[in-house]
Amino acid sequence: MEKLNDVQKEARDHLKGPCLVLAGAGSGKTRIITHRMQHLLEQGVHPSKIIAVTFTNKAAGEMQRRVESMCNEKVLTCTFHSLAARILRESIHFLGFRRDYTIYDESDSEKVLKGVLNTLGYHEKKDVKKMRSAISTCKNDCVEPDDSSVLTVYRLYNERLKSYNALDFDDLLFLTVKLFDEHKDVLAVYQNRWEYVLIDEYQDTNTAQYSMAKHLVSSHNNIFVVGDPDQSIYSWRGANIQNILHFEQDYPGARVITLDQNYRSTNNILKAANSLIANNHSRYQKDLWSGLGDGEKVGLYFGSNDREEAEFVADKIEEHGRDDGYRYDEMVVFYRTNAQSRVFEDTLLRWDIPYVIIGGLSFYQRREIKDILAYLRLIVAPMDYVSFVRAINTPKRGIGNATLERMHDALNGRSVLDVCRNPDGIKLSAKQKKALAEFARLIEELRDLMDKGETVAIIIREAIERSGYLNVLKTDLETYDDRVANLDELIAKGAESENLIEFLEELSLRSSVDEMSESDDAVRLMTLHNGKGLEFNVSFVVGLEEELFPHINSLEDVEEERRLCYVGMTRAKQRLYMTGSYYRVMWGSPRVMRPSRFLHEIPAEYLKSYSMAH
DNA sequence: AATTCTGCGTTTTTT
DNA sequence: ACGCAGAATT
Repeated sequence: MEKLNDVQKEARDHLKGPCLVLAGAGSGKTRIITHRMQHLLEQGVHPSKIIAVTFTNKAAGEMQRRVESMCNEKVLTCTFHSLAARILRESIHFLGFRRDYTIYDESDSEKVLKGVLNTLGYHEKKDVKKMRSAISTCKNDCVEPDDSSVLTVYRLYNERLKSYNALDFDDLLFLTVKLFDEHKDVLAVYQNRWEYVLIDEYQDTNTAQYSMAKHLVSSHNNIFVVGDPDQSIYSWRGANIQNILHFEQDYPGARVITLDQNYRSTNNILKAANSLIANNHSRYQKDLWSGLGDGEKVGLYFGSNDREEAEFVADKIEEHGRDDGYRYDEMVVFYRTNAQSRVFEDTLLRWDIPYVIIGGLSFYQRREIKDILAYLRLIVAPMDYVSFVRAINTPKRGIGNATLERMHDALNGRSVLDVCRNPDGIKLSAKQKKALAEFARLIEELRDLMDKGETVAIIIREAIERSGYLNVLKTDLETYDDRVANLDELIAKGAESENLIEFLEELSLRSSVDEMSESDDAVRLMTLHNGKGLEFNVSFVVGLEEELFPHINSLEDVEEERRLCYVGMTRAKQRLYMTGSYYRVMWGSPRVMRPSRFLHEIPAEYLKSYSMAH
């Protein structure tokens, strides 16, 4: 698809005022955004006056590169979270926070929360999960908790984050909205900075993101959003599908453009997907069509167990590779839960089919990476208590929980490193005093390296060396080589950064999907959530069983599960298979499964049943 | 008081 | 199979 069609051109040429583009799957959504940016630049808009917001860093990077190659101009393209981080770095002091805050990821903030619950006398493990999501929901919705016990936890949790000079992911959005709400003069700076705001995946914005956008454009109303309500799949993370459905009311006079020509899939696939999504009630009626012919019917297979299901998939992968010349990286397996990946890994391994798992445990979430990052963070963020706890105990330095608690009580607004150097009034053995002093010394030495202008790679290497971290890894010889290799990779990544602060900031906003290795010719395995925005010649949606997909924990919102299935199906260009199994081991015990209701919602005329040839 | 050992529950999706 | 919390051990 090289030339834009008439509807796409209308979207591209939109100049001022609000515009909503309802872009069905495969209708050229990304192209619309990049082409509109090009068009704005051609109209004489200065590149610094445009900002584009996407859902992942990867999408942002691709879009920025595309515009750069088309126009030779760099336009700021980022995620909501990195935009918020950028704004807060400049202006968070208006809210009484320090500008050199660190960003806590989910596991960091969970540790803070655990400490809070401990202090408040909660001991149930499920409380942590419930509280975390309650707090997260509040921040995403920009409201205070209405439940008084949640409110108590919420307040102490925020207090602690502040004393550690840290923000959690949700704070980035929440505090930006707060800043805009309370400081109109600051808001005006950003309204003037960006005169044209473009937002991708608008159907997945939460209330905080919605408000951020609303504030940013309220002086000029040049907001251009692209999205597809049928692909809204993040309500569990606070996304509010009403944001896109109510766009016309929110922005009176908005132009609405619907793109329903699909340039990706053949019609059997599209019609099957259309039939499925038609079962959702609250939606804009929209039927995708394409000029790519009927194509093959959607393959349907049920194995007697999950191993058989995986072997069917492996067999089809091999067949398409051999007979149709598809490369492995043009094929994908989508599952609902990460736990399902194992059977496919095992099977593909035995069949000698190269595969790569996208998402799952991120490189940056690996233990050895987080351990070393804790040391690095302390160099630039001496208040970072969570990193301190992590680093002080790897390797073991004889500082246990009881001592840590006493140190925490003695913080009183001091940095934790300050307490290490000056632990007066804390009950400590001579050995512990020495250990803490040496630890503080170590961090100072590393900071000296930074101040002397040593490269990030050297600082990382020295941190590993001087902390004696390799001894920690030597306790598990099975994994030693892998973990050292990961550390080497970290050093290599460090070599790409100018300075340590920048390096750490970039890492804290990076997710696992962002590290997708493009080059390998390998079958992709990923969750359906990770598939958004991608396309493949051959696509398998697996595990189509009641209580797995739709998932048993999501039965109160089956429509979102259906949208998720729709997303998976519409990734396929040429061939789509939907599979399941009558029997699988779930949560440790064997279970008999029934085919998913979603399969019954697709008319038989678009389907072709397979049985395993033995 | 710190470290090591043991047994249990676990798994929905993630910026 | 993995991480985590509580028990046992030093």
